[in-house]
Amino acid sequence: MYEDNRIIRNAQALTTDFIPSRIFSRDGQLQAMRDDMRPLLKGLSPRHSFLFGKPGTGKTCMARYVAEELAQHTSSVAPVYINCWESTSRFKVLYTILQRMGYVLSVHRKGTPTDELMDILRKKLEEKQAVIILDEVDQLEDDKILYDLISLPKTCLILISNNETAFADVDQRVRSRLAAADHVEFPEYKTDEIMGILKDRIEWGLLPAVIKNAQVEMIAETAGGDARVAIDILRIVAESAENQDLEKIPDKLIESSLPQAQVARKDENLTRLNPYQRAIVDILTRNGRTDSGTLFRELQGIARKQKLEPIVDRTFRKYMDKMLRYKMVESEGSGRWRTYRLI
DNA sequence: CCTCCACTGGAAGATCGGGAAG
DNA sequence: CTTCCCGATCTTCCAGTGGAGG
Repeated sequence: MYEDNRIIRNAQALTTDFIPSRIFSRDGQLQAMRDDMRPLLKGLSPRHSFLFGKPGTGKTCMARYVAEELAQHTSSVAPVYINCWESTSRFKVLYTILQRMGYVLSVHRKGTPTDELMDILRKKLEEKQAVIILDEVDQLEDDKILYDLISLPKTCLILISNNETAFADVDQRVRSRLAAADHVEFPEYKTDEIMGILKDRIEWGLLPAVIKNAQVEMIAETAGGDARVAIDILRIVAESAENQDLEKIPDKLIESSLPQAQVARKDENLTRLNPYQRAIVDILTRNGRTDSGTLFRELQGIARKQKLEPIVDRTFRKYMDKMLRYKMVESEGSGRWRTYRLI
């Protein structure tokens, strides 16, 4: 298929969505999660699990890996992956779950009440059990969905978050049930562990002998314990070497790809913003730390100049909330002395 | 001590776009 | 076609917060 490729064999293996054929340096976590899900094989209720740890520590990868593994053992279990970043509402989460379980919703896309989706899901689960992965679960805007899902029979939930205290302010009933879930911690990778992961990806994704061991080590060191960053750098390096028709990866390409990997991340974030939020980013770039009142007044000024409809102050605060959740902006202080600043 | 000020954020209502029902 | 209903988003309303300044 890629006869003329000199560097890349399988581009998919160089992405962070790729589910590898084996998991590195995570034996304890792997065993724990297999044990949690095992009851599903006998049609019993499994134990839910909660995975936490910094970005790029293998949480998502592990969850998808064990879910797929189980699905290969038995056809009665469906693996369902949901990113709560993309599906923040109760409706969207249910809609996406049903879609992933193969329920065709083309008949009524909209105008379907959420409770009805819940009923459909319950019926679906009578035929087939599910492992539902809720990634970035702290991004959910409506935690009622957690209550809905956690009380489903014969369903295994895998919840993923960057911080262990993601459920500090959810409903008491949900919290007590979550306390019983298996808390699985993912510590940061060490450089040699990152190297193990990279070498695996290289074996699948690249043609033989295009990258040197010392170069892999260089990438692993710059990644700072974040496997996601390491894989991003590897992909960008490989892609640009391929585009330049090189046969091997030169050292200087690795150095120059580092900032590129960071910019790619930032752009990804900007596309999620509306014109007002982009204007807010502009103001914060110009002003640095800014208090809420000033920020709002400047925003109204810019909106007028750009012929955008003026927005009401409450809407502005909602936008700021979102940007805080996206971790693009951080706030300091409280009440009327609160200030915002770009991260 | 009390009241004012500037901002916060929950709750309810209005509006929009789109599909379904009649 | 019109009417109705849905979720999503924005607006309106308003009680709450806590330092400033009398």
